Amino acid sequence: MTRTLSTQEKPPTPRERARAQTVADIIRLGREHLALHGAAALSLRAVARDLGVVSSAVYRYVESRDELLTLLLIDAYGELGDQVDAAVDILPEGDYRGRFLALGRAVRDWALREPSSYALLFGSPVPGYQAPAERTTGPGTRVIYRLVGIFDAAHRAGAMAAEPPSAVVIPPALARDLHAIRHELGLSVPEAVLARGVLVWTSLFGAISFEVFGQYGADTFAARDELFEHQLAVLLGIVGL
Amino acid sequence: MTRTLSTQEKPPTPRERARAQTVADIIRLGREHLALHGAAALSLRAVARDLGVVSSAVYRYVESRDELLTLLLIDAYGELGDQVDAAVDILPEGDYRGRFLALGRAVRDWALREPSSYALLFGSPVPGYQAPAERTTGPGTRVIYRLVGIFDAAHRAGAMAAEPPSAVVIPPALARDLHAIRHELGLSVPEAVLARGVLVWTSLFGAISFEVFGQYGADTFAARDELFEHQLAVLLGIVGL
DNA sequence: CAACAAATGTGAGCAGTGCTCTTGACTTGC
DNA sequence: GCAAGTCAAGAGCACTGCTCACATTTGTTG
Repeated sequence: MTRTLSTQEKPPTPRERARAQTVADIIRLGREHLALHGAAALSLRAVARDLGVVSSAVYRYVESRDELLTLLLIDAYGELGDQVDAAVDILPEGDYRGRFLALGRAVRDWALREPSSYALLFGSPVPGYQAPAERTTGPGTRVIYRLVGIFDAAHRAGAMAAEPPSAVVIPPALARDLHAIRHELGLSVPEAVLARGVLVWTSLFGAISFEVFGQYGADTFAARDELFEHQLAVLLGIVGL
Repeated sequence: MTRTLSTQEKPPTPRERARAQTVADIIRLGREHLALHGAAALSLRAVARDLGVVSSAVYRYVESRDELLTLLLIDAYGELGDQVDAAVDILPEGDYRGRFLALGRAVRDWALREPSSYALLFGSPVPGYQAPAERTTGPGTRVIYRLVGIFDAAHRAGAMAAEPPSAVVIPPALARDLHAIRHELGLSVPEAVLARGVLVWTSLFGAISFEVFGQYGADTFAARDELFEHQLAVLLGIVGL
């Protein structure tokens, strides 16, 4: 199966080709505006100007400004996922620590390179905009699935401490959630480790968000690379890897 | 010293009183709009309508929309700081674990109660708006100062592991930053513990941000209170408390 | 090739935004 | 009582998202 865009596998007509090209141009220009001015300032009229067309014309291709935001959201999730996959895949499957570090660095590098896109994905929600779950959950779960995949593989290989250091009791309600996740994803890691994995996940993005969103202040931390590396190292220890 | 609004300590004239009241009303209405529609959708015209006045009139009291945002920012920082202080202060000074847990819960409770204010403080920056550092760094550092204060007091009292479990080497550049922080705040905690404290700080807000910003998905975690408590417990272990 | 229909671009228009400026009214202090 | 200071009003500019009637282009089909 190569493509499942439509029921019939007709080759695209010239019209369809031109239309797809225009939509691609709109997304490209939207990304530029997003990078320059941020998500909440994204203007369909400005995109139309750059496209050399009157503002109402873009509505032929994009339903609304929110629709364009959704397209940019999916685009950004895809790019982040690709970056993470590329960074992880160059390391051998058994190098669990290396793969975790590569994942963390890939996310941070991308976030620092595309702060507006990162803000769109992981920052405050854009007012009046609700991402359609049916179109964004798929691309939006690539990084976390990759992360738990690394943890699970490490656990299966016996490279991970079966019980986390200094065990913390997990209340039943939380255990139920974790059990459901384990079951749904077919994981073998015990729930206590999975819980730590969730903390590592949120902590990773917390550290990156602080840096991208300027919470560290202007000059408190000069050695940000080293700080992040240290944080990754400690997080490795948390999950027992 | 009660107030240092002006150089002379004259009692406020009726004009000044009325003016201060109007500014307070604008902030109050601004907070309502912020809570309802988010920061980027904050409209001075809408506030003016609610105030029963024409839009240009509010410019007599507030320089610009960004100025109003700054006022709301300071207001929110103050409210968060008060909540944290109140939650921490009811516990005895020597209950370091309890104080840490109280701080974390207070931040989370406030964030869930005022998600738009939380987003204004810790989410993506509002496009085109740059918070004036000279007015916001003071209120914005209350929580982290309180947090390191708890850690430092615990260390001074010998209630904290002097060396964190499973030591991670700290590179020189990062050590310099940490040393400067220690010196500036007059802390006694060793740099390795301070570094972990920074991770705990970012991880705490990472966990809260994920919850407030909806990164967990709709129904993956039903037991969010328990999840957060678990995260707090693990974070306690990270810093050796 | 010509004709037709679908797809696409145009420009006006509505309601909203931040912000500025002039004008007139009002309050305060002398 | 009057001048000075203060304030609200309203018009106006440039921008936004979005809709709609109309014109033009374009691909397909008779």
